[in-house]
Amino acid sequence: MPDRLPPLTALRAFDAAARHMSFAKAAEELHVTPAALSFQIKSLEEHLGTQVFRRLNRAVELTEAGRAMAPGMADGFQTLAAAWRAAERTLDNETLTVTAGPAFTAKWLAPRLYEFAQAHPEIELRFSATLKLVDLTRDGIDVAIRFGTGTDEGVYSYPLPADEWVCPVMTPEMAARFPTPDSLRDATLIFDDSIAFLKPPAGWDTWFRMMGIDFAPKAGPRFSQADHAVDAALAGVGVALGRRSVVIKDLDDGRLVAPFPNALDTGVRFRFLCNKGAEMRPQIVAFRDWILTEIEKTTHITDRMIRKPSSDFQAE
Amino acid sequence: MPDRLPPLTALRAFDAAARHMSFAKAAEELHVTPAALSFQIKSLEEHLGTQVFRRLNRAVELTEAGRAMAPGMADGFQTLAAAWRAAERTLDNETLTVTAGPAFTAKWLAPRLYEFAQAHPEIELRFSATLKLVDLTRDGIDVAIRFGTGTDEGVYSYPLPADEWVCPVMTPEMAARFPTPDSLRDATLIFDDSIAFLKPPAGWDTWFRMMGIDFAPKAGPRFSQADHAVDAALAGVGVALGRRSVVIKDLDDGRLVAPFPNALDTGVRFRFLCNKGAEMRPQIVAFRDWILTEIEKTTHITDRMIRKPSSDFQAE
DNA sequence: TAGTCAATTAAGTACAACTTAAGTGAAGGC
DNA sequence: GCCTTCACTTAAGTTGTACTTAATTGACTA
Repeated sequence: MPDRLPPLTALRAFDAAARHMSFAKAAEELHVTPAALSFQIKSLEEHLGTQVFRRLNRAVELTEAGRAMAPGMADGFQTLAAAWRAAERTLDNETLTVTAGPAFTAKWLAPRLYEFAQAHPEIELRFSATLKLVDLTRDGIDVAIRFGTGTDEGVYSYPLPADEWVCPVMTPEMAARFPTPDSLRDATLIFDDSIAFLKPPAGWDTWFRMMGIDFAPKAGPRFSQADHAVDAALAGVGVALGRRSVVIKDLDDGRLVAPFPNALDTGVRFRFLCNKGAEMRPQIVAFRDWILTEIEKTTHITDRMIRKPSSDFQAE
Repeated sequence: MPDRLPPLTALRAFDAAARHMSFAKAAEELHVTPAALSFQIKSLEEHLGTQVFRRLNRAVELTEAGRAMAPGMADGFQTLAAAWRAAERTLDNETLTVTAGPAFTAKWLAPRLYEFAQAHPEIELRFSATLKLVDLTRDGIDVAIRFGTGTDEGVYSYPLPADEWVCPVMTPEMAARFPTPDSLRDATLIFDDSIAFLKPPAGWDTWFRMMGIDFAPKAGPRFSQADHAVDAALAGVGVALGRRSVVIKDLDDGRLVAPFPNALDTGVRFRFLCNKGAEMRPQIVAFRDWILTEIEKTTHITDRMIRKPSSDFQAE
């Protein structure tokens, strides 16, 4: 199909020249002489039948035709370069780039990093803590840990065997002051917007409704990221409604306690995502198996929880 | 920056081979011999340091490295080809590709096409009736007529001087049967979901509220496209709440009438969009000027309307 | 007016990319 | 079991693109 394309080297020369708005700089980037670059542009212009650069005194500027193709050329070559890097990455079995949300990165991955490094000293882990991600290949990501229901088409998707419940968590000192669920009416409640925006929502309102307590708290510190809410609870500010993935490590270590075993199951799960065909790469297998092992280590905490779906306790 | 890229011809050979999953077919596409293509792939594999195709009996299949880069290569070359076509289009001052929504295309553009062709016989108009559009360059579009507030970054955007009001329209026969706004309680009302989904909504409820009539109609034929609702009204089915752009031609020609001059101004406008720098291309100038002239021709209809913002009549 | 900078042109060269032609190995028909 | 066919590979040789150096233009600048 792409038959009518002019010589690709000419396109690359144009791309570089358009990005730098200078033939000399473009020639430098491509490691050729300005003369060679001048020829390439000329050849491109002959193919197109019109000029793509207007030559000024000591500068160049794009013509309309040049402006029309410059963004697409830049985009196209970037895409090719990303694809090439993706191929190169498949040869590298010693690094693994993982992306996850800020909360999961801070509270689940980071505290366990040392253990992974010990188990797999040959693998260098890199992190990219962001929720925005459109394309694994394009962004140079090997593995993404994602929440909820994204579009999994074309990627390998493995749901992690861990239901993401939420339940009240606090420091042991705080737990002594609030012995019953009902006593939480008098506690400082910490709000985590990241769970309030779930569908169905699983916030304090829902939790109290499950407990049969007529209480709809409003006031209290609010955080947009789950890990910040938990950090506040760790600091003794109050009681947070903690998501399993975010609090499980602190519960395991005893820094936080969950005195009331009633938990709301949010119904969403984390999924382990990687490019199709990459799921058998050694470091990706190692990383997935390690995550599964780590989840397994904390099942004793989850098992004593009484979990009920948050969808059962929605205000009508 | 893109310095480490292997020879581009090798990448193009790989792209063709990966798309066809056959060296022979790829060679045919690129008009070279299979031998040449084989060399290109081999060269690519030497650059990468590993195979990208696994050679089977009488077929080839992608290796993991090949799978990793194939989608990106296909995407990248498509983008380059689109950019090149965009540059070629700037040379063509005899065709003009326009996209607009289905309703605007059917009820505004199409009935006036003959006039444009007469005024500009040298310009060949092409249409693409769709609401989905992400990239003018990529989709080969010169001009887009768009509704509401899209992201206009990087494109030339000209708001059309025509406020998009809605008011009840019907055939003249129907108008004789329903002489007052209040009598519309007994009429068959046609619902157009495309205006009901505006923010703020401008449906029958809102119109009756503006008229001070306590009536919230529910039953009646529903259409998802504005032009279908108007077609129903034209067929004598009932009374439609017609958008200016969709009904103005039929009002002008007398096929429809708007007996009640009270119109809801939706607050949104159509915008005329084209790539930056393309706004001075002759056929784009001609098209824009023609649209403005056509709008001017129907101002006498709009001027006798009593227009009030739909936002003033929202249920609280 | 000379000096500098950026792009162009001219002339020549080298190597990438292509050709034809022969070769390999496996599937499939008979 | 043998021969044909098909798809890719390899070898050897040719072509032409893409590059080089070196000289030229043309305009801003000191």
